[in-house]
Amino acid sequence: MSMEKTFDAAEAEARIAAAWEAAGAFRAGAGKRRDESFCIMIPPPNVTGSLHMGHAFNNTLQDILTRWHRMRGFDTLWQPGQDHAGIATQMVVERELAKTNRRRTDFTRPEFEKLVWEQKKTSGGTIIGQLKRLGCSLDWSRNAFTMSGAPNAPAGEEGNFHDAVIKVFVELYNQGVIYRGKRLVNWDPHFETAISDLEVEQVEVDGHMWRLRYPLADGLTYEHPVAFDADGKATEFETRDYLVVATTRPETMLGDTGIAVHPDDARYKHLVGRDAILPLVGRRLKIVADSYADPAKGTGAVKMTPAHDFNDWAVGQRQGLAAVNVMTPRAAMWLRDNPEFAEGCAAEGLARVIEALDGADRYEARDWIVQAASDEGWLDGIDADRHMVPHGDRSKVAIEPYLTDQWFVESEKIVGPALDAVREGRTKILPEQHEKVYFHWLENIEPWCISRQLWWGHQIPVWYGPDRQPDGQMMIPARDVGSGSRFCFPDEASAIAAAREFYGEEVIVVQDAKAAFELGLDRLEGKRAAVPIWRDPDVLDTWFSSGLWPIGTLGWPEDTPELKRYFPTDVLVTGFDIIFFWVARMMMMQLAVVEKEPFHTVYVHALVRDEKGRKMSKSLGNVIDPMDLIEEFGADAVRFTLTSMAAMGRDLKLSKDRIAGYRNFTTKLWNATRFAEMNGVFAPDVPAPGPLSPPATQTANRWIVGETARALAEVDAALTAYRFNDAANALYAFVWGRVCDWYVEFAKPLLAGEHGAETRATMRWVLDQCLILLHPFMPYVTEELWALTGDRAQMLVLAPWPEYDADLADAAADREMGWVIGVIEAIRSARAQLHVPVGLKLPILALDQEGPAQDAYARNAALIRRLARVEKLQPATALPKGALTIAVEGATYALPLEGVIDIAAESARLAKAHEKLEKEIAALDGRLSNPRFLEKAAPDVVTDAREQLAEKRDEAARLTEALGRLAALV
RNA sequence: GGGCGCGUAGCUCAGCGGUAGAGCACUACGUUGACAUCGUAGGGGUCACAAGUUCGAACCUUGUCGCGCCCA
Repeated sequence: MSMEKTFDAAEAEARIAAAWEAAGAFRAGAGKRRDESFCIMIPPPNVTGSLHMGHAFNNTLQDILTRWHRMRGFDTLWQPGQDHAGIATQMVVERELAKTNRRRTDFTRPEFEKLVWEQKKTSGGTIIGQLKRLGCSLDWSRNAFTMSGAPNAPAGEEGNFHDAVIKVFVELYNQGVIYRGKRLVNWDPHFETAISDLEVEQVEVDGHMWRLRYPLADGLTYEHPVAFDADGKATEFETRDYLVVATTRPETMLGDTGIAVHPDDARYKHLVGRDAILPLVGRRLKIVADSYADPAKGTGAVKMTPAHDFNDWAVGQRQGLAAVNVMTPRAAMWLRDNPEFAEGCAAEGLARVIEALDGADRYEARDWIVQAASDEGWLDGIDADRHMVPHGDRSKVAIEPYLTDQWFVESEKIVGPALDAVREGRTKILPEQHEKVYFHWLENIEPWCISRQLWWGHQIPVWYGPDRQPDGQMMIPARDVGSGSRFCFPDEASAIAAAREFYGEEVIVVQDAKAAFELGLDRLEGKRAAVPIWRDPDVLDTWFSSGLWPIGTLGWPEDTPELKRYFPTDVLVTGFDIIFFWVARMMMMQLAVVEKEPFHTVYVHALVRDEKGRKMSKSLGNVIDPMDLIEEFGADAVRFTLTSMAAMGRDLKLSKDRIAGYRNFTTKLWNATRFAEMNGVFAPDVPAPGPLSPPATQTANRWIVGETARALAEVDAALTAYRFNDAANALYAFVWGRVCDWYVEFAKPLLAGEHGAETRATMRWVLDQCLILLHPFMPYVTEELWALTGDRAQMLVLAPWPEYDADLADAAADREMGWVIGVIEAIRSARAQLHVPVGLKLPILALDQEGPAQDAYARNAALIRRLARVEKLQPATALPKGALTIAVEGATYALPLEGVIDIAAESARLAKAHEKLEKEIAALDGRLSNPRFLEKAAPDVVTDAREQLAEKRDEAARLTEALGRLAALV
């Protein structure tokens, strides 16, 4: 065997990944040696998506947990899969179509669905391939999809996720948790669908507040204060025959149906119950008293547009105001053929606004109305106003509060167990501060709008039919699919059967309400007998299906062995941005459906930012593609970087320098192994490492074994607490700082000497442990080295994780090596400061050496000689002329350097060290001479302080002596 | 406006009661047979500010200032 100088990640990664796959190493239960299971569900990425930095981070952490448990022998499953991502995926396909000037509506719904499935086929594998490159050990044989088993799914998309989604909808419908209602929803005019409040982003925009004058009806007036005294009391009034109302959205005024004032507002008391007149169309607006109106804001009078504003809707409900919708689903004005709008309006005004505005875009309508107000004198003024405007998170257009029929989950009914689970600790959210966010949201939960006016998704399993009148006639609603009779069943056949029983007649499924209406006309003429029913065209919110991810991926509602084995799962690793969207809903839904918490721990990680701390975004152009980084530095370096920065609750600022640093770390590990190989450590005569460290007599060997045990304990403790950065940093410090910097150096003299065999065995064992402990973090380089350094029974991915006995740690060896390192560092430091040439080998004299120091030196003389570049130790009684003094615990050594060193410089060096020691001694002494410290501090703290003081005094004394000797020489 | 979090070495961050750490960057020296993707040595911090609790505070409490994020 002859190793290259560095690890070739680009060459090795694909080969190793293929070997893992061929070995079935990621399969559920691979290598299991105990009964406990460990299961993580991947947060399913969008099927058309590609891997971004957040995914890389998220999945690296999951892979570490997964590999760690697998090596520990757990029956491990990391479940992969993708989300069908309703709007996002439909958007991708529609954008594709737009390139050739086609629209979704140029196709039938089944045709369009087929296009989406094709899109899934072409882009669905992208992110899978990327996760594989990152080294993620997901059980790909179980890859799941949130639309698997849907009615029009092509071959190869079998599965039963669809069954799970539909079954849950039907059950919750039957329990009354899901209902249909006419309410204001957030309407996305671009996609022409309702979205949930979570899919709305508030964007601060510079806009205007337009003040409009609405005339009072029936000759009413009121006194408006215009001047005030020092106390703010009105002193002068003017008589007004109009109210001033303010709005940021003048285009909605045509839907105004009232004006609200505060019940205690003296200015307007006499107007409550009377009317104002809506300019342009002359509709009468009822003046109502409602505490929503804030007397201190503007004039205290607020116009009410219940069909186009959430607050106004609530006031309208309380005060009995009509809701008049004046917009189309594309947010254009809808005035013609709108009977609710026309009601109560003057014919002339009506004709004018219909002529000018019907079909106009909302912003054009705004301009026209403001212009009209200005021309006609009812524009009171315009103020600049910075305010929040809700935008669709996908479409980026301003959303409209819009009055439609939608399906809702009455979340309040199922939220209780999800709250209790976290309150009572059955599910833990880490870091803990996120529990507050979780509680706050769930305690104030709103109904969840789950219907979407899309074509891609799980179609709602509800069929509508005519109302049966008492006289036996059928009433078919012409427009509104919401009224009529409903049949909620998992499939069409059951719905037909139920409808047949309900109507007592044959039933036929038609396309939609319109087709049913036409069929109804036929029935009136006695042409056809069958009663028409038609399916709700809407699909379910994507999050409704991904809410069932934990059970759905394991085969529920089938009672599968995997469900029994792995559910409830263990940990969910996810970003904080989907605590509401996904985590809370999974909690609610799993508890509602199978009455178990889906996981015992939720680890919430932070955001990956660019090196300046900015969010990565396409518009800023600062997006780093993790694949580029893997290309440049290797997957191991990228993984280790992310892990070492994964401090809980803190964002990561990613820089390439840092990644390069960890790439160097893989090289370091590689070269330490290469050194070992060159020194016969992996030769056939060296015992293959087992779980126990080989017997060792040399302190250096015993010491590194203890250090290894310590590293294992640190890694285990850190991972148990989800402190990924602590685990990574402990390994970095151990492998580089202990093994490479010291142990390999110590081994150099040992390998050549009489303890060569013992040292080879120890080094072989230690390097093996390094590979094992690093494997969850850096799977590729460790797997490669594992193969290069021995004839292995199995791949590293399935190798057992060590469990050392506590007695591997050797306190005596620890202390001794600490002392040796101290001596070497003191000599090196003194030499460097006095500019002694590095290559010069110096004699070393023991001026004063206590027994333990003498023994320690003797046992490790070869090591010290080599690392400090000194010759054999000679006893001495006097300091020769011109020498360096090395004061350490229990000994004073000298390096004779007559004529080479500057005595003044050496004095200065020793004086500086002495001064520093004196400072520390003063601090320690101060504490120890305080009786209250002795009395109140913990005993071991006091003992520790005493020991430190003694050591420092000893060293200070040696320095004082040395300084005295130097002074005598001058 | 409400909530959460953060201000520690030039930079990025650990540490969260026992008297200050890492990586990177910086300076000097060095190709000694594992590694220059490296080694050795070194410089650098009144731990944002103020008051309090404590034998002892970067750490706990309160307030101030500055900066993020989430929700209105």
